[in-house]
Amino acid sequence: MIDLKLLQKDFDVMSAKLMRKGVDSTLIKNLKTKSEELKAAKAAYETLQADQNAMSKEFGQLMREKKDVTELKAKVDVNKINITEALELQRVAQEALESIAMSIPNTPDDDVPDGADENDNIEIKKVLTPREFSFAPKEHWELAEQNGWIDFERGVKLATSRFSVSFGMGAKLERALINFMLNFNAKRGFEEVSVPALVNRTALEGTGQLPKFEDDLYKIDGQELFLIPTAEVPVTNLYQDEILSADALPKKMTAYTSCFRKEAGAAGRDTRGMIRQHQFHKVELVALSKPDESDKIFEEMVACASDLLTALELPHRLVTLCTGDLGFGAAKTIDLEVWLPGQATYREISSVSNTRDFQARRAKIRFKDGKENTLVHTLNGSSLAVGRTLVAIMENNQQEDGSITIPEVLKPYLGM
RNA sequence: GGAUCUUUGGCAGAGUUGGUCGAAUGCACCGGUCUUGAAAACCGGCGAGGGUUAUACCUCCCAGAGUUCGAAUCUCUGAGGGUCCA
Repeated sequence: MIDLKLLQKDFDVMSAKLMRKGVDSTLIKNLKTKSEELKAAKAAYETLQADQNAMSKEFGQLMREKKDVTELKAKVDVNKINITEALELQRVAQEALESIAMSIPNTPDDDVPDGADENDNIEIKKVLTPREFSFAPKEHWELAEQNGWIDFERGVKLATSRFSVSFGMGAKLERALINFMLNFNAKRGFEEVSVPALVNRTALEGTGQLPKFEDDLYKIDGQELFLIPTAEVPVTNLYQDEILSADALPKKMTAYTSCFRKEAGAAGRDTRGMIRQHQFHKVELVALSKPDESDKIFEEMVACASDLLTALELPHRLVTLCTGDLGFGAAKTIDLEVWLPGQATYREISSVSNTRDFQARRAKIRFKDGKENTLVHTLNGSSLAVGRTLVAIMENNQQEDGSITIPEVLKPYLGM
């Protein structure tokens, strides 16, 4: 949720920022109008309510003195009707405002490059040089099948398309990667947490998946529960509607969960292999920080994910997302893209975002800033998507005969 | 599944013959006095959101609906927790 007070105060600045992210200017104008209308409706209601309270007090006084109240009661009855009307007006204004406000994305940071889509993202740097192959490298699904690591057909049999099953070393590697990542993150000061894979509507509204992206979520029939699309949701909402003490910050957490996405808009994309699955494993980084620390934490999180890839000997690059590619809640995002020799391209494997106070405002996560209660900044980043990491290991570490070498750092986790 | 009780501020815990209650008290916390310093003691402050230059004022005592001039207090529904029965 954007800061509506700020919108009223610095309308031109705010709307310029929102327009960089492609928000329609009339919508922004409308938001401001609605916000002012609500304020007026509230003021009107509160005045009437104050009268009502005063008269009720007087009423009690008269009763105690055993005086006549019929005249006062008549006055109060009239006022009551007005209150009902005023309250209804306020409710309507409130609803109108919320339906717009909840669908407005976060404002991008000033240093985020302008752009329409992923083609306008800007590369920051490359890490590690892709290896030279003396043969034509295969794509991961071929390797996965040849080694018997991943079975795509049986995943479809059990569920539907975009589900897969891992066997043997494939399954072990997943487990090894999860443990390796969690331990790696712990050394960087991220506390491990284990959270529910189902969350309620409030949690999803807190982090911004709802109300706008309900179609992308799996919902449990008959209950207001959803399968999490990312651990960001339960972990960030851990402190929803709380006021933290200043010395509890920054809160740095890491969690492993399965993630579930309908991939509603992704028909025809990455249909082969395990780049885009309905269910996948992910280790996530989440941080809550004071506003003036969030840039620093952001860098730490990017470094953490990048160093993880380096430790796994995987060539990758860092990319700043342009305004057009930026997610709904993000003020700034850096993607990490891993080199896939089979496709001869870099593919997203991690995404680190600073949402500033956008999520915190929705989720009401504050901290005691001296005497004031101030919204925290929330940050999240994958570290990493496990399936895609496995894909990267297969493609980068393949030998001519199709066998795959295991990264040194993982061997202890495999009993090797 | 049936019966019954319960749900208050960071925690504990008053307040339920409806009348001003955002709510006693204790602990915790913050500031001060005292002390070389700390502890103790004493003094003061101390829920949240909105609103205001600042007051005023409005809202919130699990959630929602209702009764009433007025509800933390009464009624109904739902959710969480406890106890008993099956």
